[in-house]
Amino acid sequence: MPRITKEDKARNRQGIVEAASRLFRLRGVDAVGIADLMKDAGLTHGGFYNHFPSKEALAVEVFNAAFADSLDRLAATVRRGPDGSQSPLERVVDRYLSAPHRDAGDGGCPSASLVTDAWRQSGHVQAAYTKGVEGYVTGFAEEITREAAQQGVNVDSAEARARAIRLLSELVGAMVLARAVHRVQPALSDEILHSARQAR
Amino acid sequence: MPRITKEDKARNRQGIVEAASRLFRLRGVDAVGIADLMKDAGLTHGGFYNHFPSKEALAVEVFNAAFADSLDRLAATVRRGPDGSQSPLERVVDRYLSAPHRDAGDGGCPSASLVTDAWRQSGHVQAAYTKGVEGYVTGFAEEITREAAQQGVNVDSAEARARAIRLLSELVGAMVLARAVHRVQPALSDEILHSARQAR
DNA sequence: TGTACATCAGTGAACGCGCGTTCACTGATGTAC
DNA sequence: TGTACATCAGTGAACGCGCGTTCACTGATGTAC
Repeated sequence: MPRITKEDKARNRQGIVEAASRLFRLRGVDAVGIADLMKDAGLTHGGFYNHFPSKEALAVEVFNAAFADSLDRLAATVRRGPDGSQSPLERVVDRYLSAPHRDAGDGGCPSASLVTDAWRQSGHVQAAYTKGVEGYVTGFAEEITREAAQQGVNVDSAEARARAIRLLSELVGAMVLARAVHRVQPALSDEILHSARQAR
Repeated sequence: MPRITKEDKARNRQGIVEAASRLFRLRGVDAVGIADLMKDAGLTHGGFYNHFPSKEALAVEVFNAAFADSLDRLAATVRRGPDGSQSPLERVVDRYLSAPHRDAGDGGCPSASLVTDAWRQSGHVQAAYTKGVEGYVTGFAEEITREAAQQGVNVDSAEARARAIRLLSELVGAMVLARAVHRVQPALSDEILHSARQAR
């Protein structure tokens, strides 16, 4: 059957990244084997090394891609502007702290899904994660400044950044806790999301 | 050399739990082997099964013990009452969001260190984690109510509980993020802890 | 455009390794008398 | 209190298994003429 066209090769590579993007978030980087990944992408596992020099290199690419996607979606939400009574940031928070986001363990915000993978993976993976977090912080800070300005309030950049960091911490903290207790006490999990939303 | 006295056996068992308590928090449950554990406890790895039926059973015991210790320390801090200008809760938050707590990856708050292990371990381990989180929430809620009352403010129990959940989310979120970015961008890590402290 | 050949993506078996768990063995402790 | 024997914690080798990675092989694609 092989050899395959260049387009097919590119498609296969993309399929591996997408499978990894889902499975790494769902089960953690270490708990997903190359064989699992390749099977999920519809290939046999020996072929992995035609696309990536190592599992670690894939993890770096997946982390970068996941944050890039996620920040693109954030930017798109912001670009749409206010919607009814909700500012873009309010919409982001509401969607973030929702049951569907909590339950979509394979597709949600990488700051939350990949946080402890970042703790324990190599420096290159940590660097990708950190870059992503920095992207979230600056994205939130810009929008905080913009929305305050629209209400005639001036927020200096240090304050906006501090608020952005706090917002991200609250979102990530509520999400990781809500996920950790969800199977055993779904009511407590809902309560965590609800209480965090109340604060905003 | 064997057989050993009952006291020695109990001491050995305790040593295994303590080693696991440190190593699980530091590197994650899955990343720590029985051999690592037993070596750390000064024993050979075959003997593990004289003490525990499985690694999972040890994990459950470690989760329970870690939360029990942690909640005891919380209770002790609360019992000491106000210290200068700081209420007990203010002291807890300050100590939680400190560089030493962030850097003590092997001994800190299990809500943060063990959160994604809880995601991905068995139901029994998740149950132990959830019980611990519930303990933190009720502990915080009681102290929130008490400190408000001392200032003549009445906080109803639902509100106290919501605030307790929010506080725990903020602490855990700031800590997991601060740890994840620490190696790559120590300044950002400090900024996260500092911004979260500001909010209080 | 057609032909001849080199390339290389996919396959699936195999590699070494470390994991959780099991086991036969040892010999000091615990216990029954 | 002494003695005889059963118990069982510790030892370290071994088990099967799944991991990340390597490899020889295949044959359609890509390319040089």
